[in-house]
Amino acid sequence: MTTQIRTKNLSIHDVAAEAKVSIATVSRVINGKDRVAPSTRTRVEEALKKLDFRPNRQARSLGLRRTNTIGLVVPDLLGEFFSELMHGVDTAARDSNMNLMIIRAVDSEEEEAVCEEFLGSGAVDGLIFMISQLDDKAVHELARYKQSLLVIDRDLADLGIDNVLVDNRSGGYEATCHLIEESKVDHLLFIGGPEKNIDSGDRLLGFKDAVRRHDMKLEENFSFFTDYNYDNACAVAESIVRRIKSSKGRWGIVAANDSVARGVIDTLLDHKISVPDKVSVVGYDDSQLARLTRPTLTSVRIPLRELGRTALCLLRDRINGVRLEQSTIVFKGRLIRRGSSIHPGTTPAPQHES
Amino acid sequence: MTTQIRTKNLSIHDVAAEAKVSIATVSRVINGKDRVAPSTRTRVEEALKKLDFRPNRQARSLGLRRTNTIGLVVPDLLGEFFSELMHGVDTAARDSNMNLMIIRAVDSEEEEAVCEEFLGSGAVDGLIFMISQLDDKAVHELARYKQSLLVIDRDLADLGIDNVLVDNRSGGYEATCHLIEESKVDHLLFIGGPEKNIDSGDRLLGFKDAVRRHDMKLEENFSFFTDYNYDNACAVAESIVRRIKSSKGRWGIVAANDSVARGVIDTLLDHKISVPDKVSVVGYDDSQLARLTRPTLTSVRIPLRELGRTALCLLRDRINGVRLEQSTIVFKGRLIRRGSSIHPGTTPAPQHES
DNA sequence: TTGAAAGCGCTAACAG
DNA sequence: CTGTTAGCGCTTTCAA
Repeated sequence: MTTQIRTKNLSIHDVAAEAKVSIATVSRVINGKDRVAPSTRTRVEEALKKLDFRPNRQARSLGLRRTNTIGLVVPDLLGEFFSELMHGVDTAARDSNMNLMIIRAVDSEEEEAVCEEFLGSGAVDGLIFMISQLDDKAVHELARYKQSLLVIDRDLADLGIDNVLVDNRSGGYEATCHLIEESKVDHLLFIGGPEKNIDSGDRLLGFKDAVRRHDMKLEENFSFFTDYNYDNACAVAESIVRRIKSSKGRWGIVAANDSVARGVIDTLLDHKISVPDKVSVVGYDDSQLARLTRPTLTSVRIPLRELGRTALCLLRDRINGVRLEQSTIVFKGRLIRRGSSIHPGTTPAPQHES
Repeated sequence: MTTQIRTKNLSIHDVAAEAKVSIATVSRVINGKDRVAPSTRTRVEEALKKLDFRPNRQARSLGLRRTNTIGLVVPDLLGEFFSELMHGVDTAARDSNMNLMIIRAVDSEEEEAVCEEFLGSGAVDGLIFMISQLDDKAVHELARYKQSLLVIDRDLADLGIDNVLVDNRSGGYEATCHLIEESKVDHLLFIGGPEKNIDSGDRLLGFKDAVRRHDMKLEENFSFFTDYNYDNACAVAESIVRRIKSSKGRWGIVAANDSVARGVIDTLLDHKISVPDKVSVVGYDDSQLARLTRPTLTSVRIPLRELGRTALCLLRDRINGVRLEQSTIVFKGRLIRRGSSIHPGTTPAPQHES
């Protein structure tokens, strides 16, 4: 690895020489804060322009103890979910003139290391964790960085860490109420994500809230777990086809996310079970899949971009000392009604069950 | 904006004091390059551990004139396309111990500014442009940064700038040949992206190559432009429904990307035109949409992650002076056969045209 | 093998 | 209003 020889860079000294002032003055006009006589200012500005000077970031950061960049810690770069979230964060960062660093960390250990490394070395001013897998021990370890940390989708208020949350319980509740009240289903099923996934668990709570609220009773064997993915969902759906076919009345299924919903729907359709007539399905996340497939998918939309924006703004303010105490903001999902469930806008399709 | 008071950070001096050596020695053991007596080394290492010391990045960068981070310039963070590409770049970056900065730039002007700002200020060691909209003027302007620039999907070899390309022409050719040879279509249509889009244009060239090669002749009005999106594609498809319905024989459609293909297919199905029997459709990009919708979509897969990896490695080597001359790597797409086109694996479905 | 000291390029007191 | 100067924290000659 040869070290590169950079073309000799300009420094503030060159500008100072050109404008016949001291470097302090140059610094002043660059930063625009201190007062400089109009005439000298002009001279410096001309020199700046003439030399096409651009102050060195590292040097500035070193002096200011501030990098103006924040790190985005994600377990994965793939998927609409992160794209949307990142987009939101990026938009806000751009508005605030901050830079974003992407940092992938796949487990608690890596996340902790990232924290130490990036915050400890002053590489970034703050870190946003999207969906953190941090275990409890690590979390406590990191509480000392609380002034420069923000965690999305995990409540760490106790530790004084800022967070931006999603109300999954109310989302699950909404989805289920919709199936009961509008789709008028008689039976309800919940096909969740991994068994221990908190998001999925909260949605299930909401599901149960709704069932209870409407004085329905839970089916036997009403909930299933998946890996949040299509194929897995198809398998689960396969296992309930017979139950549905041999039943009377309508069914409603609340799915962990849109891929799962899709898998369920495709499987049902393969078995000539009509969606939404025999079975109404609600997905979660309102992803592209929900809009671009047939039947279009009723889904709970999480305002991910807003979440991202908010996360950045919150962190920025905390870092800047604009706000000193911990703060938590909770976002609610919104149900987007589409073709996979019966509702006031659905044209009831002919039942073509065999 | 209050300036934050950081808890006083450790510096190399503290470690030096602790280990009773000079800061130079500490620096040496941290970097592991120079030789240090085993006993002192141990002492320093202990001090390092005891204090849990982490060298300041800005200071190091300032001295080394090297940040170890590279910037990823994208027009947009949304969409599978960029996710996949970024994922590839990130994987390679991680393997090379480099950090990634996300930089959004929406047009030529912004891209140019980014270049000046990030490269000029030494904020990053290099920049990867993904799909650059740089106009010719800007491109020439930036040629002076060629040692630290890599552009994906745009041939800038003339200027000495590294690039990683996708062979869209061969992709279009493959897709079209597939329709002709395997799906045995009689008529061919090309539904491209925006009229001036080069990728789309190249695919069209490949399309024509294939038509010529098979001694077919181009239909009248065989090519259409879209905005690369679903709704737009639906509109275009609407406009050709009648032509298809009133025709004899099979049709083959090469679409600009999967969303377009999807729009076309859904529209055709709405009009009870069978896909793939009456019309075989091939998409482009092999996105999630292609796999998770019915009929599944035959599509040209671009090895985006590989592209990303390669881009980073190339740039890294150029920056490190491992390689001095310009270099270009071209990737080819691969056709993934699925349900939207007839091929050896398709079970011919019953024709249910009205 | 180790240390002293001179930067790297910029900011910010402190004087004037 | 402007200049001098002392850092910021690390790397790297150059001597010892």
